[in-house]
Amino acid sequence: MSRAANPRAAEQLSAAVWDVLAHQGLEHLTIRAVAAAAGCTTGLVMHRFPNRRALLRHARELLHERTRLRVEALEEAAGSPREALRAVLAQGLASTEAGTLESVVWIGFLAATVGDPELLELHRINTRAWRRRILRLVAATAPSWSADQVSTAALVLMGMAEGAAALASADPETYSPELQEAALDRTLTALGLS
Amino acid sequence: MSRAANPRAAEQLSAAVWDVLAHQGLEHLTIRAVAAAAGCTTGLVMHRFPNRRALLRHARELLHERTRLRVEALEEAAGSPREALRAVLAQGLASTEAGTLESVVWIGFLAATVGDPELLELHRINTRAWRRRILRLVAATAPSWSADQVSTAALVLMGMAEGAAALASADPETYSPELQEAALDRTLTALGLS
DNA sequence: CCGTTACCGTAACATCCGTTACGTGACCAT
DNA sequence: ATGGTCACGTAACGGATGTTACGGTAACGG
Repeated sequence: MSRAANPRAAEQLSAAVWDVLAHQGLEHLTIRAVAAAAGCTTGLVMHRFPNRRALLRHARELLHERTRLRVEALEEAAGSPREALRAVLAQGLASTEAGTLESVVWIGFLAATVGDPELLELHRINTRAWRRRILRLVAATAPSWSADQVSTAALVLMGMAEGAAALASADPETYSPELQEAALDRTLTALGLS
Repeated sequence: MSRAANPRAAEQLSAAVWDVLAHQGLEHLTIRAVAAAAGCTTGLVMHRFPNRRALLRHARELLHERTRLRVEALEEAAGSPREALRAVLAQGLASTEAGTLESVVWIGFLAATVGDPELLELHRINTRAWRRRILRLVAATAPSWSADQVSTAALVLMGMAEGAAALASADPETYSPELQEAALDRTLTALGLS
């Protein structure tokens, strides 16, 4: 019938988007830069996606899906809701090279939501799903808590993890991996979740 | 001698940078957009700053200075280190319209540090000064704590405040002002700082 | 009142951007 | 083998961008 397409092209282009976002920043996230990072030309990019924003949206969705899968595996491997909560939050820290890069990418996508309603909607949908996971794990770890207590503790944990990752990704010398993990453990202990 | 210059031009241009960053995003932060927001032309912008990045740096420094002054006033008005700590952290939340916009601007500038070493250096210097303030207030509130305990608690508080503000600024319906303040108070109480 | 100064606007420049049009050659069905 | 078809590269286009050059004119000293 026709020439066979590369089935992983969209995936590789998304990885290229993450790479450019992490190493060059949102301001240099151009079609040409993405194509260069993916080792192809702008022709392929525009053949797979109708426009630049659709490329960003696909890369955003795929990143959300990847972290969701990783987190589900962590949760499944954990022996208890308490252990799952800790593992799920720890994977979002900038305590590894990969975690640092992912945090930079996260900030880039968040900055890109300003002025892009569809990207903002994607952020909200996926972050709300993430929040429901934390709510569920907190409620399972502290069954006696009220809904308000669970909700408040979840925001403390989510905010602390995302905030510490953002701070550490921009200044890894000041916020070592050990310090970040200590802060997470301190938060969990102080809240009575460890 | 010569025609008098507008002494507040640099200040007004910085405010225009914040405005564009908050309402249009980093991707649309162009010289022309800033000039339009400031009600002038690109000629004035380039007359006051040698290039675009110098404009961004000045706007960044001025924003840091403004928040520093505001925070110093809050600290002075507070009756105790404990009250000062709470007030200083609360002003960074996205619990008001102004706080939400400032959080969006903060994220925009953070995303702009990728690939701009001078902007990154500015971020580090000023965020480290901010951290020293929190360290001092935590140490004053809990004099018996070790340096490690103070350092860990400071990261918990900074991360929680910045992270909650980032989350809330992108989804204010999910994270109400009351929820954010409750999360801050819960963190302070859980750590034994209230 | 007037000449000088430089603030600021206007307009152009080269470059880069997203997007489109078209060519080509690899692969599949026949 | 071979013809057709689509994946992908090449290259161009209009528009936007950062930056530069230049002109007018408001404001100050005299």
